[in-house]
Amino acid sequence: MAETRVESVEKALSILEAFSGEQRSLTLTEIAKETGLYKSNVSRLASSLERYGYLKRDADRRFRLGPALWRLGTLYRRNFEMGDAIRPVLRQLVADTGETASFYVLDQDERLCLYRENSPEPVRHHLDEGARLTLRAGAAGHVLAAFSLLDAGAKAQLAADGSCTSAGERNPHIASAAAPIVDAAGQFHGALAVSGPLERLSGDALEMARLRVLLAARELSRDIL
Amino acid sequence: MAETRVESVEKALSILEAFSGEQRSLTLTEIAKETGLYKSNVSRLASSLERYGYLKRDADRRFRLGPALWRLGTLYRRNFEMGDAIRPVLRQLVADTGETASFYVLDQDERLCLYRENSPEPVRHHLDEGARLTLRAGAAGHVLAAFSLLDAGAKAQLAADGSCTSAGERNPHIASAAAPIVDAAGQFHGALAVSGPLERLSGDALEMARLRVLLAARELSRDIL
DNA sequence: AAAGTTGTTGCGTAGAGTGGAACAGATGGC
DNA sequence: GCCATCTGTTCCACTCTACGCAACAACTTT
Repeated sequence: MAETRVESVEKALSILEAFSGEQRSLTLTEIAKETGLYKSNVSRLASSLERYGYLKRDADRRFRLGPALWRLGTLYRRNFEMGDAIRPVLRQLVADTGETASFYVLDQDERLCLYRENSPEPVRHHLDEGARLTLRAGAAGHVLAAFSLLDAGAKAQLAADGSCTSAGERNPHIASAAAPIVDAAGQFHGALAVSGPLERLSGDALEMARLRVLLAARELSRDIL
Repeated sequence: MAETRVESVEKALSILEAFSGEQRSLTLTEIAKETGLYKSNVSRLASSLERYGYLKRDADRRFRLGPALWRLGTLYRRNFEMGDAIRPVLRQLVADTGETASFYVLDQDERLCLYRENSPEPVRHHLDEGARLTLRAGAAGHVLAAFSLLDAGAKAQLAADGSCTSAGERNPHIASAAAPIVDAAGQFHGALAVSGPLERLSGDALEMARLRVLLAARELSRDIL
């Protein structure tokens, strides 16, 4: 594995990461505090980021994320071209289970919700596309962990069932079932998941959801070559 | 204006820009050729980008854009929080005019389609959210140009009409009308536009579209404080 | 095998990037 | 009004990083 790193680049990227928090706009000093860099340094790095549209500066001189990120973000998603294949599957899962269905990919050491179709139920598990969650809890987390880290436990469960379930792990009121998408070439793409309130999704209901997710994932895995 | 730049950062960002072209996956040498950097340099910069999830590497060692871009891209869009305000307006414009309505923002020296609602007509102007177009043509292009560059012509037209129209400029079969969104503080946010096939959108129809866009933009401008 | 690819690594040096302080605008309190 | 305290930018000297290049390694093609 490459151990090479370019420090100034990584510092610049860590500036962008500073916007992952609650704050959607930051002053220069706030960024400096957040990243541990010197103000002067942040100022220089940020102006390079700004030049390329990765940051933009408000009228009140506060920094915000820039439009280039969204432009490249849509390019990233288009790369997959899987949206067209995945959306219908998610919708079908919602129709079959009555719960929310989503598709997660690995992003660093966390998981990123790429696509999501919400349950029609008034009480449902709600989450936005683009949200980032831990790999350490939740069915989809376990599936992704099995492929990213050397998580022996998750691997074992996947080998046995081909899928994972969780109940009240990440959030005490939510249960979920998830299965991996692996193409014919053996390349891992992400995890399909169904999630909903624990009260509806437990016992047989959860097991049924697991089977439905597993089935959908298998079919999807075959379709995408 | 800040003239400071951090070269290695800008080189790294130019690597990401290399994916703006047709290719959605590039080899290291292709990136090197595209950016004019040395292979060894690209290798080091790219591994830093990869470490942060801005690039990812396929099984066949080709580079692709990474999920971090999409994650931050959605954050960027959420920053606006304008989606909630803009989408209904776009839908209303589609209902009123029967044509496609969209919202553009500035991205460097081009315009970026942030939101779009498509016309229900079978023949319509189609374009994806995230697409990037020139500022040099099209009604929305003129509006944005008036605010970004010192485009005297566009500024004059905006001052006179408060809006712009175009017919067959960027694409010979498309006409459009656009107006700026400027908040109470005088901050410019982007351009609202309606566009459709020239055959439907000309003469009185285009003028009516212009008025509708202008009205919608004024209301929206007021709403967003 | 040889002659191309490809991407990675080692190395010495030029010079870019950095820390720190000093400066310059804003803002605000009294 | 004035001083105190924020903000962000600029300057400068030094250090150490990032870079160009070459050599290398791992695969394909001929």
